Amino acid sequence: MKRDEILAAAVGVFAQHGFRGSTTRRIADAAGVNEITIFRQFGSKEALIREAMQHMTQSAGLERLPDVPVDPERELTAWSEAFMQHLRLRNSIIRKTMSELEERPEMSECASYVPRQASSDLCAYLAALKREGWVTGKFDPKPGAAMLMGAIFSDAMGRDMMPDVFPQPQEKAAQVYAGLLLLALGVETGAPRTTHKQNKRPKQLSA
Amino acid sequence: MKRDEILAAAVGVFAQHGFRGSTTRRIADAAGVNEITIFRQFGSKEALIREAMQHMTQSAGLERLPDVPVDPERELTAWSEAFMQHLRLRNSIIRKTMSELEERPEMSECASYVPRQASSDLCAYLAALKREGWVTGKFDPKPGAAMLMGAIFSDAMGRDMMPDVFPQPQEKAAQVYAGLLLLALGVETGAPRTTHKQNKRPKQLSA
DNA sequence: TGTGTAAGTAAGTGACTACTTGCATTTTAC
DNA sequence: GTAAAATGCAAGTAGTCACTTACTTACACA
Repeated sequence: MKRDEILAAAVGVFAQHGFRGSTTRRIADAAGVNEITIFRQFGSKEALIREAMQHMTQSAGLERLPDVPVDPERELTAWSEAFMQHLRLRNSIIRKTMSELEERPEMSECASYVPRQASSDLCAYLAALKREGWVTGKFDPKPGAAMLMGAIFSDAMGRDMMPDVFPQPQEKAAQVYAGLLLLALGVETGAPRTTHKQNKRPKQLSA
Repeated sequence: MKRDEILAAAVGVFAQHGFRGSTTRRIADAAGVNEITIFRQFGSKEALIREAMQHMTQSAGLERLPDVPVDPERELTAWSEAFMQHLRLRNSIIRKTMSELEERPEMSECASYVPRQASSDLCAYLAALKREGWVTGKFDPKPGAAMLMGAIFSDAMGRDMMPDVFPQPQEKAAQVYAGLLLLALGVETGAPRTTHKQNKRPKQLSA
């Protein structure tokens, strides 16, 4: 069964050319398959693309943040790096999907699944940071999460286009963004910038 | 001369449908013009789209930040709001352009003009903040600028799609992002979250 | 040996695409 | 008022698109 090869090819061609540019001929060639096989297997180009996108989304798998923060800088940096790499590896297809969303709203669920999950995970972590006494003062996790995710997303989408407006080197960018957020929240980092340690330590060191 | 009407129509149709979806017939209909007039005026669809994009880019006009910071929170908030509104008003066409950039690299200059200018302006402002003594400790303006711009960009692009992952209300979002950056840099805001006023005041209050 | 299934080949359909040609009509400039 | 420029109309060209029909090949399994 060439189904899976066709699905994989469809994802690749869509990432390169978008919906309108993903001709059935191109997909068939990329899959090493006769064009007709596509129609026999999927019925129509639209159905194929839809199934290909869902297939891709489901095989995602995102790094999770711990329920109880132990080392915020390390944990948030690791998560940010993983999230950024996830986005960077898929930046072509993400750009295409975002661009076609107005014309094909049925892709909306596919498109928003990963960022939604990442957002709620990050929000929960920031809330835990507060709950466990890492951050003083009142603060709302959502803007912080939006800020970090926004920075990571923009970096992953825009660095190819304008490498000079993003922090160098690329490998340190996620860490830098995470560090700035922690600074904004007043969480002590490994290399503290302020000299007054005012944070309560967490109630428990191991979860 | 219907040139300008055709250019405006081309921008609108491109924003809705992208390059491949911008058929000459659609543009002609949107402009209230015979399809042939397009070819007589611009020669080809490609030339028309190119000229339309340049025409749009040149008529931009971005809010500038002051050379010498006086009221960082107010100034940065105003700039962030203006930048966000600029992006939000154009989010369809930005999405399309980013998506087509790999297939049509000649649009690259058009696409990166505004963000490049915004980035260098913001970097200069953050450097001035440091120079004028608003922010203590060593810090690099570029990551901060990338973080704020990234948050604003992502908000402007993604809020339609997933309103619930961004801070509410929409009107306060830019202010919130600007505030978080100032917090990260350790610049005192109007409603200070930390109790110790450690910043040197600026050398001059009026520029 | 026979049957069902997945795949291929060849040819074609109707709709749409960018773009052209020839000629008539309107608008603008002086 | 008239010439020139801009625009419109009708028709058509060559190419591409998604998708179809009719028939053939390869192979698994019973």
